[in-house]
Amino acid sequence: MARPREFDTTEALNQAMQVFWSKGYEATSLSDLIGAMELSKSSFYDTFGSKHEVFLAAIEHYKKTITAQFSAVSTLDSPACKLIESLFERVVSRMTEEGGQRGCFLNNCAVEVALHDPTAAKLIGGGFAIVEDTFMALVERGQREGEIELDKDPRALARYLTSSLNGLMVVGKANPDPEALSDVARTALTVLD
Amino acid sequence: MARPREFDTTEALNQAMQVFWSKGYEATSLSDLIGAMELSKSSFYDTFGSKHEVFLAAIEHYKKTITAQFSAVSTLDSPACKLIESLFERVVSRMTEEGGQRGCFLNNCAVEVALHDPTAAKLIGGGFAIVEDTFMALVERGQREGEIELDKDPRALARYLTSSLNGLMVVGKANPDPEALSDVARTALTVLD
DNA sequence: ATTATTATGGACTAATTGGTCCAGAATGTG
DNA sequence: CACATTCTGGACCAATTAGTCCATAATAAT
Repeated sequence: MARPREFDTTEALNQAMQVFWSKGYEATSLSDLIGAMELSKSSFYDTFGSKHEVFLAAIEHYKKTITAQFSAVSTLDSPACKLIESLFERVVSRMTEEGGQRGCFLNNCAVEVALHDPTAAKLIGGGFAIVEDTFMALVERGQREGEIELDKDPRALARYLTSSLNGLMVVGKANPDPEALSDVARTALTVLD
Repeated sequence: MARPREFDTTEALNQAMQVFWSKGYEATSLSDLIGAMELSKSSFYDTFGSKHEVFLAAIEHYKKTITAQFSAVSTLDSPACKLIESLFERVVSRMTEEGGQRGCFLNNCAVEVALHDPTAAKLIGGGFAIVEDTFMALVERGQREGEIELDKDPRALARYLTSSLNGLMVVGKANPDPEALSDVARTALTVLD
């Protein structure tokens, strides 16, 4: 019965991440996982150890994907401010489109498990740091480009932008209204002027 | 055996809310609930129907408590801007103090269940609306008091403030650092100037 | 004191949870 | 072909899940 398998660990991890992302940690069952990862229960435990370990690995995996995405965005040669704006616009449109309400995996994890899972909390904190660092680099670039005043603290701005993006996703979950979210994004970005 | 009980439904609901708030919906078991509510399994199902119904009732209960809190704040005769500031400060200090990382119940619910529980999502949306309306009233008052420019849209500002507060709580969960959160709050409030 | 109401503990489901284990089947290598 | 390795299905586990049911016990009303 067992058909030959060329097994791709990171792809399996990616699938696991998708499930955790959509359903949350607690609501994800083992059957959900092995179904999505397309492996047997035995292989699951052999290669990954436990549900919790896969969860942690999924967070790490997510961090890799956003790192890649962000570095792709950062290398574009549009003005930094435009890039920041487009990041916010992207979140607004994703949150309002059909089936886009999953939000951000890190955000979901922070809210659901950070309080009771210190190990996960650390990974999540590291993820937010990636976002923050990306924003900070963009802010500093914006300052060099003369679009952001030099007396503003890049670190504080980066922290603020990270937080704003997360707020956007939380309220978007309860009420994915384009107008409301645009109001938020537009207002949030006025601090850059 | 059955000792006399003068049963307080809203107090039981309050206890249920506390558990859901701390543990989340999925991670809360029936034993958790009947333990906190101090009633028997039979009475639980007799009076409340199901875990899910109690959950919805707990959200409603939470909405009542924040309504009360907000109306208390709003009636203070400090300048509106100061009141908004103090709301943010309160969140920052609560998120950074020992055991204060539960965040906001609505926020937690929005992230954990809104996507898969439309009924809850509606209640949560209503909760955010309460917050938003409070902020809008404060903004308009700030405009009458001359502290907020009249050309600013109170609705947009209110939406923005609601979202900001939620963002603050999400990043605070992963990294409850007073400095970082103060940076966020301070920066967020500059839009009022 | 008798009745009606209310609440209770605990027995009982049926399903599902995360997790272990192993005999056997498929595979790659000699 | 034979061997070692890898993977798998499925049996099995103990614990827990949400939820039902009922005989009994405590109370309140008459």
